[in-house]
Formats: sequence, structure tokens, C-alpha cells
Amino acid sequence: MASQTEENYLKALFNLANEQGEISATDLSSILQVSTPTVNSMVRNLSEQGLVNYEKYKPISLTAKGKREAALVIRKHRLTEMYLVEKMGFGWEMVHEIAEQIEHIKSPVFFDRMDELLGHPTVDPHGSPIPDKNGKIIWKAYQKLSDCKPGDTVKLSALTHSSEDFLIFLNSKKLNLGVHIKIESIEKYDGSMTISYLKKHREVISNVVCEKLLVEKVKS
Amino acid sequence: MASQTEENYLKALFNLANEQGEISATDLSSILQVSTPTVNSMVRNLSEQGLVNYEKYKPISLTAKGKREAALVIRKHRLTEMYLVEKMGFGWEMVHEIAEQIEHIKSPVFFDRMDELLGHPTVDPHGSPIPDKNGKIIWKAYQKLSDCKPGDTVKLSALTHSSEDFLIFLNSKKLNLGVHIKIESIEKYDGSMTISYLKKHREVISNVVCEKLLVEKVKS
DNA sequence: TTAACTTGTTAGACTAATCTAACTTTATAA
DNA sequence: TTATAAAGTTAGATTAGTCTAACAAGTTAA
Ligand SMILES: [Mn+2]
Ligand SMILES: [Mn+2]
Ligand SMILES: [Mn+2]
Ligand SMILES: [Mn+2]
Repeated sequence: MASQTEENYLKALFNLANEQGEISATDLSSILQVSTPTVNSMVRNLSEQGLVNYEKYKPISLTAKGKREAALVIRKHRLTEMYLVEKMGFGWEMVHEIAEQIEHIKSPVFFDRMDELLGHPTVDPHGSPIPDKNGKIIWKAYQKLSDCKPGDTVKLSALTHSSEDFLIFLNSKKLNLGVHIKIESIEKYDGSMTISYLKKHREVISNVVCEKLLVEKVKS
Repeated sequence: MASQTEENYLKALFNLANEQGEISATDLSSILQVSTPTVNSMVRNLSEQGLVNYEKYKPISLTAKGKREAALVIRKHRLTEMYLVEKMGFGWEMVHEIAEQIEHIKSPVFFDRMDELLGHPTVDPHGSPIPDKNGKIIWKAYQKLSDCKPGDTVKLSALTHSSEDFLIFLNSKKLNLGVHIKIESIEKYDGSMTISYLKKHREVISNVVCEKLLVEKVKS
């Protein structure tokens, strides 16, 4: 069974692959906060276990088996986050750190029970999809708020990044998942948007923020 | 902060001290399933941290600081077991293994939240006391069922040992904590007891079992 | 197309936690 | 009271995961 460290490498590889395609030792090194020689030796180890494709000086990738393993760790992480929010009353900005540890618990029944108590959720508290028990992920086709036009009404459904700082910022603006947002206008100069939501709440949000908000068109 | 391994040693030391007083390297070795040289080097390490009193060839003991640390790990273990039973619906025979892992999660708020959701419980699902946030334990003065007399009516309140096998045995006899037991008779020869409980349920249980059941006198 | 920079790899070392083999101290019992 | 057994310690090795320093390969840009 994969160690805690190995599971963290698999997750990092999986996430990087979905953000960039090509993965370098340097990327892993900066995400996992370890030196490149450390990455190098772990990648060789994972490669020997058939989880990673490795050839000297070539970009790193997960094998099919590695992808599945990674997705199952991510499943545990996201189920945990959902459980912490829904059943234990934690805020969405607090759960990542705890889930980072609990995801490594070796007990299938524990995660199965969470899944059951939650009613088999398909997304985590940040809107990211929860892989199924076979490691399969259903990616929903969201668009960035920054790609929407004035007059559009959309539902906030997920985030591209969910750092604690960003989540606390969203809390302060009462921008929770599920909120319906009307785009009033877009400033040409810097792409900042004036939006309204929740009984005429009106805010101006920067392009940096709009880029991180994933939305669905609302049929109305 | 104490590593997972260190925390497990502290717990073992704490439990052994409450069962035997004097602790030997061999005891730790057999409980933790590691060799005596391994125990030796870890005990020296804990001693350097001021958690254990160690002198060559002398029995091992926890310092005040070590006792406190140990009790706080046991607190996390028992809160977790209680949470798993009360909030997640696990049987009392399933929770020890999972708690053995979750007890090492580094997140005070996580355990505080469990404690709060459970309403600050004082005992775990096996009747063992949960140390408070300062590591203080209140030991209740239970007696063994095997020390009771025919005619006594008692409440089953705790267990001296809670191996999975024993818990499954108790399940099969419907002997749960809180059950009121009337001692009908005791067989002189082997100390086995005929007891009745739960609407005239009548059973003969061996002395081996009676020795492991902790009860309180019922005033009636 | 070659020099300079960036990225990746190798070599060698370290720490925590473990082991086995060998030795020393303490306990037991003839 | 001394020989034997049991318990504890030391020495030295191993594995996973990490590091730094040095070197090699690949990329970029003059
Ligand atoms: Mn997360
Ligand atoms: Mn993790
Ligand atoms: Mn337990
Ligand atoms: Mn443990």
C-alpha cells in the first residue's frame, strides 16, 4: 500500500497533469516543498511500482494505474472535506489542512461510511468533483466568470484555486457556492466586474478574482 | 511535536503503568511489536525529551510531562472512538483500529469539534474514561463482576480489556454497556456465573469473562 | 552554432525507526 | 554462592525520505 508520502506525490502529479499536461521535477519540487533530487528518487521509486512513466530528462507522467491510485486519494481528500463541512460544521477555508492528513487513513470502511452519511456527494465544498470508487472523475464544463458577458446571470459553482486567503476573501463578500450572480458591467481597462447577487448586493470584483470563479449559465 | 511513533510509545507506557506499575523494555517490546533494542533507543530518545525517566537496567516510567502528553493522546483516541460510534454508526468492535490512526492527526480544532459535537463525553464506547484537556483522568471505582455475590444487581459500566474478539462475543450475548445484570448463582468449582438481564435473558458466563466486566452496584 | 543558463541527475550524507548478533548486567535457582 | 537463564544494552546494518554539492543534459539566445 502506498505510503503517506507516496500518496502526496501521486496527488500532486494528478493535479499538475490536469493543470499543465507536462510535469517537470521542478514543478513537483516546488509544490511538495522538497528538493529536486528528492523528487528524482521518489519518481524512480513510483516508476518501479508502475505508477509513473519515467525516462531520464523527459517530462513525468502518471500511468493508468497511477492515475487511478491518485484519484482514489483525491476521493478520500474530498469526501473528508465534504464531511468536515457538512457534518462537523467547519468552514470551507478550514478543511483542506485537516483533509490533507485524514486522506491517508488506511480504512476503506471509514471513507465508505462518510460517503454514505453524506449521500454519495459528487462535489467537495469548493465545487471540485469527487472521483468515484473506481477513480473515475466526471468533469463538469464550467466557464470562468471572467469569460462571461454583461447581462449574463450565472450560478457560482466551483473555484479554480482554493487557497485559505481566497476562501476568506469570498466569505467576506458572501460569495458562496450556489449564489446567483448577475453581471452588471465589465470595466474594459482592467477586466474588473460589477456584479449583483443576494438581494441586490452590489460589488466590484477584480479580474484576478473573476478568473478563479467557475460558473454555470442559468436558464431563465 | 511528538511523532506518531513517539505518541504510540507514550500511550503504551501510560497503559502499562496503570496495569502493572513497573514497566520493562520487554513489556513495551511485546506490546508495540518491536525488538528490545528498538525500545531501548526510543526510550533514551523520550528520556532526552523529558518525557520518560530512564536509567540503565532500571524499570521505565513516565515523567509528569510524559504522563500529560500520553493522556492527551489517549484523549484523542477515546474521543475518536466515541465519535465513530455515536456520530458515524460504527460498532464498538470496529473503532479501535481506526482511532489508532486518527489519534495522530495534528489539529486541535478537529478534536475540539468532536468533543463539542459529542457534548463533552467522559467515557469512551468501552467505558474507559476520557482524559480532560489538561490530561487529567477521573477514575471511577468500578468492581469486577467476578467479585460480586449471588443476588446482587449491577450495571455493566466498563471493560478491563476490549479486544475485537471479546467485543464480538459480548455482542452475541447482547451484553452492552448500561445493561442491568442480576447474579442468580455462582458455580463454586470454576467461578462461572448464571446471570439474567434484559427481560429474563438467562446466561451462564465463564469466570474469564466475569473478570473483564466492570460493574457498579445498582441502588434499588 | 556555440556560450550561458536552466533543468535534471548522481554521489554522498543524514535522521528516524527499525532490525540481528553479540555482549553485559541482573535475577534465579541448584 | 556460583552457574545458568533472562533481561537489557551496544554495535552495526537497513530502509524511507530527505538534504547539499557537484556534474551532465537540454534549452535559449546572441
Ligand atoms: Mn483540498
Ligand atoms: Mn496529504
Ligand atoms: Mn481503543
Ligand atoms: Mn496509534
